Amino acid sequence: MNTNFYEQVYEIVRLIPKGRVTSYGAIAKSLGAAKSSRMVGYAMRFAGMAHPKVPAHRVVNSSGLLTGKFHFETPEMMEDLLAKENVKVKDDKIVNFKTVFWNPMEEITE
DNA sequence: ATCATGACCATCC
DNA sequence: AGGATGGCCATGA
Repeated sequence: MNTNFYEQVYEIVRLIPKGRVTSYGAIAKSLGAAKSSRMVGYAMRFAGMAHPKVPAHRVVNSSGLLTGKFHFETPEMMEDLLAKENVKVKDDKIVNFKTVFWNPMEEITE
């Protein structure tokens, strides 16, 4: 791959602390490409095959919905992983999303 | 350059 | 509430 764009995405996703989640849009924005939110999600398709594997389960859409759960090995894996991180998932969406939301901007701080 | 494909987002109905 | 539409943009053929 070597695509710089994906690397940036992975870099941020890997920085997500345990028990926290973020949104595709937020990541895109921190990359300076707010409109490229789709690309973030697109990049996540390679998350499972990326070399340090990225915690894609900590990335949800702007509503805290587990949109990409079906892209995991098993659809149940995502919420299961989140549950282990102390993140409650109800009806495919993050409970207390605003509370567990992690802002990438705070870690980028360029 | 053009077309098709999205793990998105906002808006409209 | 839930479906449809358009926009946006990187990637690969």
